[in-house]
Amino acid sequence: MNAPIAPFDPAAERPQGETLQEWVYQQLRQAIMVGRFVPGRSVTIRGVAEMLGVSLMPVREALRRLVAEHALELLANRRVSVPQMTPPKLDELCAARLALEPLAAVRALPAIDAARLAELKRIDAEVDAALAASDVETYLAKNQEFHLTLYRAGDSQVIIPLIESLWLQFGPFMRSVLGRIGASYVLDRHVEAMTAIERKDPLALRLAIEGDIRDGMGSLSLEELINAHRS
Amino acid sequence: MNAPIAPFDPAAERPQGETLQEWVYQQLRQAIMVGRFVPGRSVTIRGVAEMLGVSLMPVREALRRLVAEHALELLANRRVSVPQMTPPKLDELCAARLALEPLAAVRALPAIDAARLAELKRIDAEVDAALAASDVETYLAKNQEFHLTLYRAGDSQVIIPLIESLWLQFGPFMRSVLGRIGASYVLDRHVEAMTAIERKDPLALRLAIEGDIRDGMGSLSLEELINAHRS
DNA sequence: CACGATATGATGTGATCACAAAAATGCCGC
DNA sequence: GCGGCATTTTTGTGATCACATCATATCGTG
Repeated sequence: MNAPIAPFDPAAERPQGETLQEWVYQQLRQAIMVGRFVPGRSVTIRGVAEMLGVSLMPVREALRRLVAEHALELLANRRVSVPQMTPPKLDELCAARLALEPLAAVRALPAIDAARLAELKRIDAEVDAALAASDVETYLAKNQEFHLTLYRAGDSQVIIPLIESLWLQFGPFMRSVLGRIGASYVLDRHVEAMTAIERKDPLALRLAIEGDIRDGMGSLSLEELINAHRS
Repeated sequence: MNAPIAPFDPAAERPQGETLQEWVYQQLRQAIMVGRFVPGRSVTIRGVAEMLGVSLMPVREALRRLVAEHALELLANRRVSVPQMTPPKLDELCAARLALEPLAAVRALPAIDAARLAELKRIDAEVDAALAASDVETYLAKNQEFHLTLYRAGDSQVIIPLIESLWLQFGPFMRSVLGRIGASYVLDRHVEAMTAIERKDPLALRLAIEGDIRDGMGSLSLEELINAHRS
């Protein structure tokens, strides 16, 4: 009756030295980020444990961690499920991203040397390639990698985790929307950001990141509205 | 050799219907917030379980949740310990608070009616009373209650948890500093915030909250500098 | 006396089990 | 045929145990 799709990579090898729980956490996290869990459906400990071939213990802790990071939600029934996106929540996520990500970018700016800039350019090329190939999944992965590589340059111990929590929340929604409308209309402001970095211009970098977020989230909000009208 | 102090309330009753793990979480959270764990010392599962009179299971999950919320940190040894405050971390916490809390306040502003304003005034009076009595612990609790009551008015599902994570990180440090220098020099801008609320003036509210954060964190940074010079 | 190897204890991780509550299922009466 | 109730199954929570690993203490040797 259950199991409409297999949410996990079948060829997922576990690096040794890593705890089993950490591996389960990473598997679940990735599955959530690419939207392999349908919102509203409850995720059971035993179900995940069986699918991954592990015991209940690591799954329990991984699920609880994801709940603490707001990637999953804990219902009053004590069941965990994939949270559904709502317009006010999307609005909040947008506002929070606009508050934190430009801040992280500007704080990281002084720490970006030539090597890091080259890495950013390499990742951005992969983003463009994924867009050209209409490969939604790698586009999302590489886009996230671009942002987080930029922010991580200034080694923030506080702000980065907050941003990661935000991406974990809106990631699956973005994935599902892009999966429907395609990645054709997606434009980013990564080159704008990189020229700002080259000029060491904090304000321009801030504006580029703000624009990038606004563009992306704006199209999502639009899609959300369209979807609301259809139903 | 261990157990210099008892970190928990001896008279802590557990409300029924609540899971044991949730109770342990609350106990640990409160103990951390009032600085009853010394930073750098490792918190062991069995130790906490013994002190609270529960088995290992609920403690494991509570600790893991607190680690996910960055109230505790997970060392490479797989031991959890109370993180120590560092100047760059404090700087980041200040920046993140300045980015998120005024945003939350302004977003909550339209939802603050007369009843909520009265509640804020009541809490602020308790803050002042605690300050007058030099009662650091209740001052911190009531100050936090004031801020969170304000922010929670607009029912943010996203931003509030981020702010709570921040308070959980700098709370114990603030506690330890105020415990040393006393609460005599503490001034807040709560009345400024409340007049801004009465006037429905978003900009004034933003400035009041920013000022409140800056004043508080500024004195902490100063103390941090003094402390660094001493050692 | 200092340094290092070994042994002992402590600790985290993972597995299995027992139990209570909730959900799903089936059944009977209307 | 359908709704309400009892039974069965599923599920989360908590407890206990086994094992590998790490820290500490102890002891031997240079």
